[in-house]
Amino acid sequence: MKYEPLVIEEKWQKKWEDEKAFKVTEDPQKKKYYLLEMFPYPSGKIHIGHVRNYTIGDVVARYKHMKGFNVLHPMGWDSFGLPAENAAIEHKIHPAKWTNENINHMKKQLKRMGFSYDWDREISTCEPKYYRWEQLFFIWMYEKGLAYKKRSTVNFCSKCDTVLANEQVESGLCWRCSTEVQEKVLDQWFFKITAYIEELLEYCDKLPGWPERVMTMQKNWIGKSYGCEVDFPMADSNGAIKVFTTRQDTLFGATFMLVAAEHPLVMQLTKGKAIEKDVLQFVEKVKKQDKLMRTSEYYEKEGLFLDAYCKNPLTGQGMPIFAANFVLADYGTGCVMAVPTHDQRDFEFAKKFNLPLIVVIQPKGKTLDAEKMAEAYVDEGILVNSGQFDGMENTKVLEAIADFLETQGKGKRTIQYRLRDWGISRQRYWGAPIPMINCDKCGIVPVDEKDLPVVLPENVKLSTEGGSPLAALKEFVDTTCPKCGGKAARETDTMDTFVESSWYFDRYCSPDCDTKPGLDRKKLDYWMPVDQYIGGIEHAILHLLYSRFYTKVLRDFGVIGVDEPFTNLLTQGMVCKETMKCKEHGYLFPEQAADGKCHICGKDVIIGKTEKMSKSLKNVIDPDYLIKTYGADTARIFCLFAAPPEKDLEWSDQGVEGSFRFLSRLWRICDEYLEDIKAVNPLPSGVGLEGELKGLRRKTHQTIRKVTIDIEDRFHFNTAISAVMELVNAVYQIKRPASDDKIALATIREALEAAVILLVPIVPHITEELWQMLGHKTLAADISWPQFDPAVASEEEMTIVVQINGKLRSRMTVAVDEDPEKIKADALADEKIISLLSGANVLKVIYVPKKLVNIVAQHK
RNA sequence: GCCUGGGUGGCGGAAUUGGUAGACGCAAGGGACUUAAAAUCCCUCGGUCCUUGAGGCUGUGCGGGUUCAAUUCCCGCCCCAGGCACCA
Repeated sequence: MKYEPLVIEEKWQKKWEDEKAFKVTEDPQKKKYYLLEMFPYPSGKIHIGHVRNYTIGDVVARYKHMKGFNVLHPMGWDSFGLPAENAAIEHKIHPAKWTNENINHMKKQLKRMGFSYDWDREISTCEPKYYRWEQLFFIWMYEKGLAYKKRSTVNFCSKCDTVLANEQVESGLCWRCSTEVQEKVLDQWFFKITAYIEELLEYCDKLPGWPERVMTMQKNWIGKSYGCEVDFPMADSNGAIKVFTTRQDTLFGATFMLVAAEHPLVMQLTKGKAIEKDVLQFVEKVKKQDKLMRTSEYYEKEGLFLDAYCKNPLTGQGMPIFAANFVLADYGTGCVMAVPTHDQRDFEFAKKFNLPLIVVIQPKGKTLDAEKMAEAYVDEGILVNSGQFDGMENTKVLEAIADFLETQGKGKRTIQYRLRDWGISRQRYWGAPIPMINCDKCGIVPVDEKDLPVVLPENVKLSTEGGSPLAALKEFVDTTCPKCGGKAARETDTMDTFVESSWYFDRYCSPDCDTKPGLDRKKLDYWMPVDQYIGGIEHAILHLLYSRFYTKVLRDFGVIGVDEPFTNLLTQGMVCKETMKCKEHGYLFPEQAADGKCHICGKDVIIGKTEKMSKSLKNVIDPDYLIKTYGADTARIFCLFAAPPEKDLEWSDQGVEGSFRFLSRLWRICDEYLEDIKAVNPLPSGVGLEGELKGLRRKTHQTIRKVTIDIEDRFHFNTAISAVMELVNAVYQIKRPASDDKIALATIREALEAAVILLVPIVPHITEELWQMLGHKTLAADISWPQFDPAVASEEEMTIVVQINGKLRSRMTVAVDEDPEKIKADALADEKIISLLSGANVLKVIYVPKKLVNIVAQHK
């Protein structure tokens, strides 16, 4: 019988589905394990990145299931978002219809991969029964001051006609459509993530199951810094300019003041002055400059003198005030004291405008001359020109100067964060409506809880014109005020889709709960937190930080009992493939470049760089094609075998072929032995084996040990698969025993069954079929993970390497329990060693147990 | 520029705590089977040198260091990838 994946795979998928093999409910008797993969946006088709992500998760879920855990492994859809709206505009299809058709198709594809989801828990975030609770949480957040509205400068994409969060701008362009981002002032809803900033930071050190790298990124994103707020009094009026600095040690060297061009102070200072017009022009110009460009290293540093002075609070020296393009208005106070001698930007600026330089930090053993400096001195040193602080080390004087400023009333210690509140307003249609009402009389009023959900209306006009489609819909906007009963208007902004993905993992625990607050505390207490979360590294900051914040908010509402949502996090690498290009026809899909020729013109195809698979580069592999040609099991095992999960995976067609070959090889050896081993009994426990059979049995138990460790401790599926490959190779090496040699056949059966069981989480279909062929009646998916016998797995002999001065010179085989002194003596008595040591003094003999003997010798 | 990863054969990767570098797979070469091909099974496979051996030398981005012993630890440098915020 041949291995025909297409026949067996769908058969078993149906069986799992009919038997609801992966349905779970709370069971206090069993230990729970919540395994979650990041849910997909229903874009239309699954891609290889999904296949990889979900295969990794499925292996862990199935493994834990076999280990006896009560495994929650859900799947759903992050189904609000801009692409649906764009599709609606382009193809005149309603976002809901487009989304649901995509969901149906992708669900079929996921089922065809054989993933062990409990589909009864499927959720789709665009359904009112999901987002109604999000609206309820919004109202609660509003009542607690955690959701608030503020007028703010925002990034605006004219194409999407929508606001982008600062972090959603990629190199000055809209992260979705790459249109250049403009600035615009709007009233926006914000979540006060900064209210939890200290806790979010503190827990960065309390999540040992997260990759160090991700925690570092989040810490940097939060960006806590300690410094001082210093008052620089105006030279010829009352008042002062407040500045935040972490470098108060350089305060005596501050010779001029920089203010962000868009800072209100700029126009205040120049009001009525001759230069007012020029300044206004400069400010307008800077506003148009791209934010990212403006602050980049190489961008021209521009500034304009504002015809105003302040005073250095410590020296009393006058400091000219400039508006500058490279100072950010929304970090710190928007004003920066410039120390040209010890900050490169300030140095360049000072040179350009011929401003004074005062050295205040001297490197040890050297004297800096301000006149001759070619660049700022930014390293550590000793203070000079700094009054009573002269002679102190700059790193140690920070506290002293802070104290001095505080006692003098010239400044105070402050902590500054980089993280800003989360802007969640979107002027889009396909999102969860914000449940607020604007009343002329009462102002902003939340919708009554009993009136939730505020359902997204279906009859909207979507066009390229943009604007908020909801705002144009009179029957949606017109409402009555819940407070006074008068005429009022609904909020027409919808929520950022990151809000839905900030609590979907909670909803999976009670997906059908329809009583307030939509989350069943008892069920949540059983399942939460997520034991293992798996997804792409691209979500290292935003999604993960927002989810952490939202969890803490829900905790404080008493909805949930955990501080953090995800105990362990695995960030997988990207899937990459070489790009192919035709000189004339640009990027080509793999099937358009078969045989290395362009399918249109027949010219030679140019093989380009290997890059992340993407539609625009056309270097994509269609999972459907893979499944049709090789089956889901091959697709799964290849994704796992090609690289460890956290690394990028480079696609290789030949590698896929090799994975298929291995599965066929496993199938064939089982098939060949089937008749002979079908009826043999398992090996009796005390039976003594000799020779190659003994070796095979040892290999079997060693393989169980290795695969268990590789999956459990490291998620290194590639080495686990290698180990099973070795076991299968070992069975091929065994001389075929006679049909009545029950002991030999039982040994072979044990080896083959071990190979099959160990592969169940990885390639569930073929193993299910083989398991049945071997005469078992229960589902392979439900059997217990095998145990290994340490006595059987242990080696009797070991190879000891003999080195002279660290160089490999000989090997010897000794019993594992051999006396160390005897091993050393044997090494020195080795024929080769004797000849190599002739005429040398042996200084030392080092024995590393079970590994090697190193003889340290010196020639006379 | 800063932060975070990384650099091992023709290729993907392995070596878990400083102890035999290159497991496993791909590609390549050879053999068996076959009328032939495919498939399958078996063998070889870092480089180099010679005296062809159970051989010598060399080899984990480069240069140093620590150590009996370094892919692994330390210092300096080069290159690649991802992230970013000139953060005062």
